[in-house]
Amino acid sequence: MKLLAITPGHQVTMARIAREVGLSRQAIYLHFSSRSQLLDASFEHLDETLKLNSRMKGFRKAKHARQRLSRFITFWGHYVPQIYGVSKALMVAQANDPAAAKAWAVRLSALRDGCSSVIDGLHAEGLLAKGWSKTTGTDALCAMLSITSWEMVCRQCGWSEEDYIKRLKKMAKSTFVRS
Amino acid sequence: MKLLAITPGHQVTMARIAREVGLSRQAIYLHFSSRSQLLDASFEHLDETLKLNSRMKGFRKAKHARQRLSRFITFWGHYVPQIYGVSKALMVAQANDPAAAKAWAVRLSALRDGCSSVIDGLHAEGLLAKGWSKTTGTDALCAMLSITSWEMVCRQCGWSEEDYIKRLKKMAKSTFVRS
DNA sequence: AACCGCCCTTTACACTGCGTCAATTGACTT
DNA sequence: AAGTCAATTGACGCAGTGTAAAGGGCGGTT
Repeated sequence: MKLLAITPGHQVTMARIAREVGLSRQAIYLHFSSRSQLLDASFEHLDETLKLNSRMKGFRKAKHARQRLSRFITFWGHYVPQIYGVSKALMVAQANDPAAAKAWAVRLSALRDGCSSVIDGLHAEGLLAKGWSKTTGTDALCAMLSITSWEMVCRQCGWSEEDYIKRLKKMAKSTFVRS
Repeated sequence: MKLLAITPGHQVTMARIAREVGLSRQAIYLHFSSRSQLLDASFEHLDETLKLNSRMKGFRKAKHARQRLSRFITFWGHYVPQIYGVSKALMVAQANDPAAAKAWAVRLSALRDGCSSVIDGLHAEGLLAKGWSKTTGTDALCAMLSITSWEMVCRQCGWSEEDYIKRLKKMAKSTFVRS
């Protein structure tokens, strides 16, 4: 994860990981059955050390849908930078490796759950903007919050964490909350 | 391109291309110096056969910024599905290969040009929504229209071409056009 | 003290994919 | 007849993943 934080993506090979950790390459395979599995396990471990579940509670407790939307994006904006390295590696690996694709799909569906909880809430309170259904709204919010989009604005365009949170809230509100 | 249309991404190897085209793998290297260069050339060729430039004219001629936004998204929504195969391959290759990364960056900056032309127009007419500058607005519109987002909603969520165009117009308008 | 299991090591190999090289063929041109 | 050009075959080097075999320390058990 240390390596992935510096150079996210494909450059982090099994050999480099082994060297970094002071073991032989083969020793890594005694602990992880494959590179994808290692990435997956790293992700899980990261979620644990970041106390993902307890951080999600604040968002789930929100009373109003608008508050839930806001809190979800705040959470997400702080979360993504921390998982970005591993996430990116998994995302790239996914193109070749079915196992990585599956692990990635699980992550995506977790994001989708968050999005649909927000959109469903808006819908229940009659606040979902015209033209969106629960499904299509969730689709669109997912796309808005995708890691790739985050990467583009934060890593390539130079938005700060706070910029991202502020602007994505604005985007999401103006798009999904009935005015 | 035929192969890439069916299975976008990394699965299209030089060997498969050669087999498909009825040549030896080595013959391909007599025409293209590397895989990235082949992908880049395919992209360029695709743009030519799709008459990219003439299709862009309609958008550039738009009189009002709102019309320009609308036409740009219409164009984009019809364009992406056609370039998706090659695009995806370039996107994936980009992670490993600096040459592919450069070709990809060129494509991205073309998208950015379109976006900034739209956002600058809105700004000039005083129609850019509060909270967005020319730069940050362009950043955000780029992210909204990114191929990855398109992939998510159209390939994974099942939006049709028309759905995409309609909904992205809605998103972009509500986000960037002052109400 | 001898033994066992555990973790790890070294070395080697198979496989895939990219890119390169050399020698050769076959057709068309001059 | 010579030359040129596209393409072929077959081999190689390289990086990266994953597998396999044989052996070395080391701590704990009997």
